[in-house]
Amino acid sequence: MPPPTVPFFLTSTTLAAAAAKPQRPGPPSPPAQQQQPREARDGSRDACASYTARMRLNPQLALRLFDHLLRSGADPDHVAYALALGRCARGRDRRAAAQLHSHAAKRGAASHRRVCNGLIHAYAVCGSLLDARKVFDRGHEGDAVAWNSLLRGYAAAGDVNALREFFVGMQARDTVSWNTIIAWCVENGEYEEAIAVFREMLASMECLPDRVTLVSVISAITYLGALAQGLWAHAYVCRKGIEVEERLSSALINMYSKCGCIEGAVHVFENLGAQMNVDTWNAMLAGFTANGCSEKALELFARMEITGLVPNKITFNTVLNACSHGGFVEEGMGCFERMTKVYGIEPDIAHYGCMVDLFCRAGLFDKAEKMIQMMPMKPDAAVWKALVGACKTHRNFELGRKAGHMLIEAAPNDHAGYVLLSNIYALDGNWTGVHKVRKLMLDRGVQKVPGSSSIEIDGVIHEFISGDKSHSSKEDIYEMLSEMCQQLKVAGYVPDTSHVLLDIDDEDVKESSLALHSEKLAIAFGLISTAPGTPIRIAKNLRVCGDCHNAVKLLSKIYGRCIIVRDANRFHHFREGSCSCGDFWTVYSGSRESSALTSTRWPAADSSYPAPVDNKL
DNA sequence: GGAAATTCAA
Repeated sequence: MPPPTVPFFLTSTTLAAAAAKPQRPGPPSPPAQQQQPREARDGSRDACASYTARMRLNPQLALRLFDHLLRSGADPDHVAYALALGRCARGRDRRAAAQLHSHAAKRGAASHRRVCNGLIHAYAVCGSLLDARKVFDRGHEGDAVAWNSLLRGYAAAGDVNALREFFVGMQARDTVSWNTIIAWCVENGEYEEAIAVFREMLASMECLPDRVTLVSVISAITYLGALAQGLWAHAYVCRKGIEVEERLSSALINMYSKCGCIEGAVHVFENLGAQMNVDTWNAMLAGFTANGCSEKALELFARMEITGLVPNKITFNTVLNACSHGGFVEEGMGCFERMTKVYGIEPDIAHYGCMVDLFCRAGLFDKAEKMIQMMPMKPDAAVWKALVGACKTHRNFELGRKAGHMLIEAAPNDHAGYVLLSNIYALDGNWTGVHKVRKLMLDRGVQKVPGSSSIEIDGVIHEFISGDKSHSSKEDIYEMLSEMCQQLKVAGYVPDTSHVLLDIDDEDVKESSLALHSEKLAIAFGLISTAPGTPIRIAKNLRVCGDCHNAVKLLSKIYGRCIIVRDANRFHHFREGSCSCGDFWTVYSGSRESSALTSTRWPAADSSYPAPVDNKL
């Protein structure tokens, strides 16, 4: 292909001057280097080597160093081009890549294998798939890097069919090729597909998975909440001796945390040794927070500070979140201050959001409003959502209405705002308000996401929506469900129909719609499909409603099961009639002691931690 | 021999 005609690179003078060097006549004369005296050639090579060494050490400065290299009068070699192109790829700088292409072509370097690979990669990640393809087509067939770089381009372009076709037609697929596909699946929410591709990878025997493969696969498993598969993946890592460096350990900690198995996360974390960085600590902090172990999170944060590790924005985001979920108002305020004063971290909108949430949950609406006023930026939907949610809990209808309207203005396409606002009106008995909000939602074409819950049985994910009758075992499930309802009534459970915020008077209809919530169906299926005493793990796409929360607490006691529900925000560990969240999200009790979480709730690091088992994926 | 692929947050 003809190289792009951009005449200069970075500073316009350097490339133009370099290209116009008198000792560089056009083809068919031999390359200029061969005409230089030997000493000059050696000097240029040394200078170039010194620059490429610096480019390797400071990849961020690669383009600038390349520029300096040209200014010094030395000739860039293929390594210098490749390193500069690598920087273009990372910075998604297509223009600079095209300039380098043009420059290399003039110097006769554009056909070098490494330069070609650099060009393909840079063009591919910058979205110039056609340019990447052109370089590829006239380049080195069979070079794995070239194939993988182009594959990456197809993945970035998002055309699944083209991606699949290219992948299938690849001459030699290696670990990177498979990793690219698996990562693409995860990025695009195709988690089951990611695991299926991983299985194919193993079956193909073409190459071995590495730690990058496992990070992606474990991430897919995390999204699915599939603990059994997570245990398998962890066992695979151990068995194959795959190095558990910072990223893989974060992924594992995250997997165990998000599968509701905090003991597993702690086990991984405590056995890491030197392979730890801020991200690992953040993952563990987030794990404690999501599982309702706020005190543990704060203890860990204190430990982190003692070890001398410097916390970052994410650390504080997580810690503030822990404070807010645990009702630690004082501690949260202290952390917020330390973040700015000790660590010099400028709070971003997320941190302000956490603080508003912290005050709101504690019912300190004055402080929350003050925080909103002092924010240097415009409050976003999350801030309003925290305020509206708390107003609903604390039945502060006036403020709730105002904040609710702000929320639907800040996020007009999110159904959550409309639902929350209509809930506020409904709790206030203002049905006119409810209808107005519903009409607004309808007029704007905003759809409510249907609630769904899933449960993994023997490695298979079963998903239920409210009132679902599509499952093959539906008779057994509904029989179990009616038994559950009877047992609940015996235990003194009264359906809390205030959670059915429909303008209907018939309590029976309200009751039956509650009884068919997706999590109850999933629990019914879990009870008939697992051995007595086995924990039941449910993943739900929305938040658990207050009625289900009450019902599941009782069910955990009636059936002697630990029921772990992952909802859109956090985990609920139901055990013997109570929940690890301490009902905090529904009714804030105000005092730390009354939180259902005690430090003895979780077993020590490895006492009840299930050792990785080599079951089939 | 290098490059390519990756986690944590309301």
